[in-house]
Amino acid sequence: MSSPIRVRFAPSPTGYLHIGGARTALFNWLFARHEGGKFILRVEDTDKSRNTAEAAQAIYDGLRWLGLDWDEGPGIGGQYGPYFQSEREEIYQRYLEKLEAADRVYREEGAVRFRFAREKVVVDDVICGHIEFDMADANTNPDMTIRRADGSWIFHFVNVVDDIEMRISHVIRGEDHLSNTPKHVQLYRALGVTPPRFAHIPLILNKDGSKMSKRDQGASLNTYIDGGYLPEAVRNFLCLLGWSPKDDREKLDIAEVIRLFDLAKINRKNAAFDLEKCVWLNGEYVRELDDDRFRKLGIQALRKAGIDLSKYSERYVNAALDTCKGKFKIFSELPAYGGFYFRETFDFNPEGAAKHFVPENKPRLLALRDAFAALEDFDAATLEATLKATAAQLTIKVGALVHPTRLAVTGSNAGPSLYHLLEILGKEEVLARLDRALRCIT
RNA sequence: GGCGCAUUCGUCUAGUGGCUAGGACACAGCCCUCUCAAGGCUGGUGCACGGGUUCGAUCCCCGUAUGCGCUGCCA
Repeated sequence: MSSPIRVRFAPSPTGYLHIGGARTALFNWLFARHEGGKFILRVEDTDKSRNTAEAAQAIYDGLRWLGLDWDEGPGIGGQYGPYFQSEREEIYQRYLEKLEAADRVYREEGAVRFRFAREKVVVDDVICGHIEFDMADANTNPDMTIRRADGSWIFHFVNVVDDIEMRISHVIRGEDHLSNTPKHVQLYRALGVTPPRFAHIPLILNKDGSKMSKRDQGASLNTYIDGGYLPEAVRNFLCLLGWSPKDDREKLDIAEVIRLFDLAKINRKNAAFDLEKCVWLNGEYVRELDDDRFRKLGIQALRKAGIDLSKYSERYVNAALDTCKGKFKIFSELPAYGGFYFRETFDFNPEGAAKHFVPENKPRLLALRDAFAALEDFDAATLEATLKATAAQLTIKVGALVHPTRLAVTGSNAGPSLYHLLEILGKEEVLARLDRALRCIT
């Protein structure tokens, strides 16, 4: 016995998948999964001049990346297809005839217009509650065009027709459509169909409260896909924009979100997208990644940054990556953090060099270099003991030796555990790097 | 302009007709420590404003302001 709950995500393929669209899809998906209903993907490609196949592909890729699988739609099929509006011409034609038969349309300059009933329309929104729209005045609510003079269809009409044909039970969409809803309700009525339930979710804004549009930082899901974010982290973050489990939990397993999800409990307030918090959450997930996946994503990020890993053994790469785990939040930070493992030469951090590559440190580093050179075993424990012993001999603090050494072998003031990184680099390479640094100190 | 929706720390949020209004991110300080990160501790900032209703309002009602949306032969 399957649930009669059917929801859909109906994007127009005009670009990439917008973060707001992704969240709309997510909420639809969560509702369907919570209710045991169906989640349908429908492509609203009525505007031929603006729609592209690449854009449609970007939508599929984005949804799949987020783990939002659809039960009916492109690539899947289903008994209510086709799932592209461009292929549903006859259906729209048929519905237009129904409106004509009911004497609810007329032509004007070649376009087809739908005549509104001049009355009050009530929308009982699952999220926004009871709202009344007075459509009595034709001046403020002029009749709406449903088909252009060139024969192409307007969104309002095909959207409603498809929702009817596809047996959509709940229309969950962005709040920007709230004001369009009474128009849609009028279409349902004119077609003799009971409207579905509506649920308008708040919009996503920029951090400063302005509307997030195409150009804004973080507006495209690609920012996260390409930027080294984990899909489960981004998805988790999106869940928390307008919805919450009502306790203090933030890092939530998707199964738990599905279990708790309740449409009626979605906030009515627009939410600003806080990229920093998204990064933080991502870091929480990265820290808990299993080694295999961490290494795989790490290698991917390094390659993407143009680092050639082919000359390093798998063992070396894995060991190097393992010292970076838990140290960064998004994978795009990795090349800067651990790239030194895979570069023979690099610049020294200027502030660090000014501070640590001073004349008095030259003999100290030299002493350490010689101590290292004399070592048989080049493991972290021995290196630590050796460095500490050297510091004691020189009657300086351990830090006074650690910092210049780190700078010398990594070029940076911050990085993985020094002793472990030295072990992985190996004696020969460490000595070479120390020598190179020593030459830079006058 | 008209219509609609909204308003709890900078941001995401919890919350109730009577609480020191809670948590998280970010920020600051301290601890830990080979750096960074993590972790621990501490700190500051919030119920938009004005009227009501009420013994008492952040919470209920009405205004105002502000923000957002719709007002297309865009979606």
